[in-house]
Amino acid sequence: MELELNRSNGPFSLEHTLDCGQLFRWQKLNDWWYGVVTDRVVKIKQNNQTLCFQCFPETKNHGFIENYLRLDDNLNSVLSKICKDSYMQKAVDRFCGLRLCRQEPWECLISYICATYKSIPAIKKMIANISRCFGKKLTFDGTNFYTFPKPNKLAQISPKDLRSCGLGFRAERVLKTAQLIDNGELILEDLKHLDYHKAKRKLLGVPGVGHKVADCVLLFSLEKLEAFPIDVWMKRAATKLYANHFDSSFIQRITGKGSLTPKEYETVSSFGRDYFGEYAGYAQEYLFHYLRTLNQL
DNA sequence: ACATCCCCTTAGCC
DNA sequence: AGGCTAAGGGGAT
Repeated sequence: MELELNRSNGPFSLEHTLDCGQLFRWQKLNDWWYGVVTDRVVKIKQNNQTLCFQCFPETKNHGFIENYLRLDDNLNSVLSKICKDSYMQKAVDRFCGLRLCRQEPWECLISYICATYKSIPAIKKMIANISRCFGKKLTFDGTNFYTFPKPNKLAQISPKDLRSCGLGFRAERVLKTAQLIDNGELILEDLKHLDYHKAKRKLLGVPGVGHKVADCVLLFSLEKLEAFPIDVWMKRAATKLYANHFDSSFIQRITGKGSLTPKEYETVSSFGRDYFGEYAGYAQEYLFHYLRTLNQL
């Protein structure tokens, strides 16, 4: 299937979008990107303004790809709002066309609980292990792919079996969260209809979810584009690039030490929201990817 | 080879 | 309340 990109919605780069660290399920084989999105394998390639893709099993939902890749966002408008300084400008120039994706909330939540204190390659491995062990196999183009298991499936697994996927102490948190979602105690879709702060408050009650994980889930799967997740890279951005936006005593206090207290986290994160505006989450992702691949700072 | 540090942090204890 | 620390293990240097 072919899809012509709508130029008036601004640039799009499949490579930067799939490889910027927001997603853990994509791999490049030969010339194509393969990923599992909810219940299907997606094979996709970009030729300038054309996206060639195939889904397995096929879907009748013609908007599936546009929706997942947020092709409906007017990226020119987003970029014009977040380009506040030369750092952002560099990041945007370097990774022009990077877009956020609309992830499936359940998989997104579990993925970022697993992401706690882990590197991206390790996170990918954990998610792949969970899917291979407990998901549904889909064979496509001679390769085996696995869907991410549903809450009712994950909720029944023993902590020991989850740990064997390389989750370590995250296993119990994932398990409790799966049970809570399976019970219907929390309905992730409902959070889309709450404002950012109320939705975040609810997520903070979920095992394994602190401020950082909550902001990632809100940004990547619950339509809260003002969410501004603060990880080690964004902390570095705050202390090295944006120090003049904070008290020097604050910068001194958070420089060098490991994790931020909830209050410190909120100080840095709300700076991002205020400074970059309603699309702060886009700014975060550009900066994050830029700094992470810069290999310095 | 080998050590050391880092990793898209959270929870529990004081 | 806020500061300290433990918690898998792999990947990078």
